[in-house]
Amino acid sequence: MAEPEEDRHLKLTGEFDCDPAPLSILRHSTSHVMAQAVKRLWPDVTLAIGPAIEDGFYYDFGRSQPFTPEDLARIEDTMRAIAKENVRFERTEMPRAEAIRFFRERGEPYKAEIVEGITDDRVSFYRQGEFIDMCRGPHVGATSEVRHFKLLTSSGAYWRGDEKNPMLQRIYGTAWLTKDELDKHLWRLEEAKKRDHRKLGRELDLYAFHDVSPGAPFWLPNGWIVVRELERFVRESLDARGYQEISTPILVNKRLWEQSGHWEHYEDNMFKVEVEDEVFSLKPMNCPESTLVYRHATRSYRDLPLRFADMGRLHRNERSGTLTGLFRVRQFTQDDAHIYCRLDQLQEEITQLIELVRDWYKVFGLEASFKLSTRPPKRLGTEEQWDIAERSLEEALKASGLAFELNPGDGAFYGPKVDIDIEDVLGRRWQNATIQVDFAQPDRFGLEYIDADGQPKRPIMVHRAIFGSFERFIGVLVEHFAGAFPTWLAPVQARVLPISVKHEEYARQVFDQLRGAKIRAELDNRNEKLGYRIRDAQMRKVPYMLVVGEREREQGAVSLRQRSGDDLGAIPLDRVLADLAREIASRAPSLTVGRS
RNA sequence: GCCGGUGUAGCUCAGUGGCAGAGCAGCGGUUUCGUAAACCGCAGGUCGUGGGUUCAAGUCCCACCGCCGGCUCCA
Repeated sequence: MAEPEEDRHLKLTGEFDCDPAPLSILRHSTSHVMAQAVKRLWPDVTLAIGPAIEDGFYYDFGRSQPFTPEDLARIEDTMRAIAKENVRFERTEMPRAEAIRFFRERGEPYKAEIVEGITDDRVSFYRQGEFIDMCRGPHVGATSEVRHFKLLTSSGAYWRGDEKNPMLQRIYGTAWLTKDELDKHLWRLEEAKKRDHRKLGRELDLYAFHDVSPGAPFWLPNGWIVVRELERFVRESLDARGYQEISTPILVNKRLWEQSGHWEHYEDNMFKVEVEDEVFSLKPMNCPESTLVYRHATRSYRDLPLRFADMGRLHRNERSGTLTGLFRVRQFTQDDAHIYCRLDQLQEEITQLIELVRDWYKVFGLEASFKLSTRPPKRLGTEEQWDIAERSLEEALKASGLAFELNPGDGAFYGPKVDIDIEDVLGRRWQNATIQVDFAQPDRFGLEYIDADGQPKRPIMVHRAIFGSFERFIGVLVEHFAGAFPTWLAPVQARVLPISVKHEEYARQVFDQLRGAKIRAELDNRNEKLGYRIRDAQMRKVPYMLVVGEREREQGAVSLRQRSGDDLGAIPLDRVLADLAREIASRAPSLTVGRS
């Protein structure tokens, strides 16, 4: 994986400032054209950096006023004018000292600071028309190649990403090689907006937020069904795989957090409660308490691996500005588990976990990709432990036949980890799952098992969460499915729609049979036209509408309509019931009733 | 937490210093209907909260809170 372009621009590492691929080059050049436009419109604005990023580019400017949407429109117009001028990108060089003087004289403190931070003798520049910027390229040939772009948003951003530094004004844009790709990307952004889980959560009555508890969802009946179904899925799956579920207290004395090291490393993120002159905290993680369960009995090497699942409700005091719907909350429930094993069992456990991750995500049509993060400079544990743990993770990944990225030095201080990204139907990536090897907690809590030789040994602890948190995962699912959950997850699985009051009795029979078959059904006998009730069920994303009138009553059938709009016609009720039960029990990803 | 924006009915939004509005949803009635919105009526508001300016504040000013877009951080 190439290093981030921010770093290339700031530290001048690597050969070029951007990945020398056509799209990155184009985006990088587009950011220069944008900077040129900004300089034309506001000559006093200073320049920071302008890298290409995933899907586009940005440029950071030193300016006290933020850019308004009207400013963005003006900048875009000026950029199109510059493209029309079709001036060439030309590379020049300057000795380092001269470059520093150059930027000082031009009143470009950020650029001067970057040059001061490097050791190279010479610095390269790119010029297009009247605009010149320190840059190692590469760039497109001329400004006319900058065509399919759009400026998106402006916002504040810290210089060098450090909150102690001054706030710059950043403008984000997107750029593509063809108009088609640009249009497709803009459509994706629109589509993402439509699928926003905060909007859909409100419209589908899944969950609500109130300012009395920022960052903590109120689960409404519909949303809580989704949570329950996911929990049921987790329990069924783990019960069959040798896990034991435990549940541990939420309010825990500070002593435990001092022992685990959280008080030292994580105190700012913990909610504290004073109880009779003692300090307690709402748990931000489950692991320390899990070790107490481990220590409840003397463990034998024969007991290992021990797998304790703990779907604990956690609280973390996240900074107010970071809260975002279900994606970033202060209270959440992890599908957490801790596995205690011997070193020689580690690889097999990791292999099983990777398989579990893939199995689970497959059910939702989510593609998982894996990243291995290895030992950081500051770390606990012996080199031998790290060697074995890293090798176990790597071997397990390889044995699973997976392509994975390497993040050298990005592991936790207590052990290496595998982070798992999932990609949704719009190609967006989310990080939910994590598998972490931990040497520290077993030490801190003095965990032991009695080995075959009768001697006490220290087990390894593996932390893992697959959905991550139910909150974030449901947020992802809502956007992934655009609110149209597979039937097994759908809050309402079927709605019975009598054509008029005359058919209400039969409709009620159908409804009762659905209920009897444990299908989440509703009877919509409201005094509204059929078309109205169809529309309503459709907007609520109810998978199946069972329309019943005279014809259906006579045949003991229902007319089946899917939320996609497909009308499957009259189908015997028995068959619908059987198909529905099968679809739900198998957690089928798509609608199958009446199609077999 | 920081920068900027924003907050009016359950939802979406109009209201630029002078009587708080619309559509949808809700409720009541009429209608009994064959696959994406029948019709009539009713009700619904501490205009985020607290202060200030003014004869008069949803509207102007200040503070706080929430939310939104980013930054930083993260499951």
